[in-house]
Amino acid sequence: MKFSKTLINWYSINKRDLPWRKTTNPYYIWLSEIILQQTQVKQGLPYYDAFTAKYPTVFDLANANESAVLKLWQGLGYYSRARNLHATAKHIAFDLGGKFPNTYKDLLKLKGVGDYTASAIASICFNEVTAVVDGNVYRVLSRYFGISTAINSTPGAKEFKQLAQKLIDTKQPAEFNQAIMEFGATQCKPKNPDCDTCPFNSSCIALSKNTISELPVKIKAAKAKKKHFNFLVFISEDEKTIIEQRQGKGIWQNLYQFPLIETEKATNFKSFKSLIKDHELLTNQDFELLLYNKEAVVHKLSHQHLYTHFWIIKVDKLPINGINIENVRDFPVPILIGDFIERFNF
DNA sequence: AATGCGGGGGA
DNA sequence: TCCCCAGCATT
Repeated sequence: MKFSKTLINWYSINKRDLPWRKTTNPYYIWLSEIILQQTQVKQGLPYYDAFTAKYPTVFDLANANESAVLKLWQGLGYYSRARNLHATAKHIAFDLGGKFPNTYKDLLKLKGVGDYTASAIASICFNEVTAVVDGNVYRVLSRYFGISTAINSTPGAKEFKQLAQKLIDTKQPAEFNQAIMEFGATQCKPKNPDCDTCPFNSSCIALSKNTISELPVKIKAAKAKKKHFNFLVFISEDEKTIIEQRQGKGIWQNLYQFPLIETEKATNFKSFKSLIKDHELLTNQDFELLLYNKEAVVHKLSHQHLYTHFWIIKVDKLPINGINIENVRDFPVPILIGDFIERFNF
């Protein structure tokens, strides 16, 4: 039987019941696709529910402040997705009159929408015959056809896109695209795929050659760098603290945090106390210093391992306008800070 | 072509 | 530990 027929038949029997499968409204499909970038369904699902509940239309999302959007996104990671989501909502609502682009080519112009997402929306919402290639598709095709081209290389991206485009069912592009991703997610899994019950187990090249565990081939990423973060948790007599919005390029852009001092190495109490003695936020006043966590809290990101200490600094008065400590939970913060706020319980 | 960007979960 | 996840933007 044809690859696409077998696949779509498998999908009709095995597909999960997911909320974004009950609609072809491009706003909801777009929202789900952005949330699901580099994110498992299980992790993204509650965020999809929260966003559709709070922002039922693209106009609701467009009219929100960026901080409110980031707050709802808090904990999901890759925060540029949230910033681009909000910017694109404004573009669609205010420049395009709320009308979603309806071709692969035009969708690709949107901020935060690349080849995968443009293909997903174009096929699911508008029946355009354009194949999606995500991590699932790479895995399924590399195994079934025994392809060892690195999936995270330029030749690999091109080869797999062409192959997927050749295989897609031109009469049912939406079904095909969702089927191949679902198949990769639940049957042809990264570890311990269920080959015994697989409808392709008589024709899968990797299974016949016993190379399932070697495919897909991926060029290894560089190891994460270690960094040492020291957060200054000010507490004044009138129960205020200081948080700042992160600026610039790096991690957690536009999220909030306690004032940060990054050091080359881990510091001890004594040397840190002398280090901050002349800090601008202390303005030469007396302060009481307490180290909240003796053991560093290690927060692991894809490319950085953060060794973190929270320093409690009690002062009479803040030199700038702080925020009342009971309001600290209102701001979007990285999960590292959010966990501290919960545990510390101001 | 290479790098940066989160956080959670599986083995 | 290491790998992966309905990838994208920047350099």
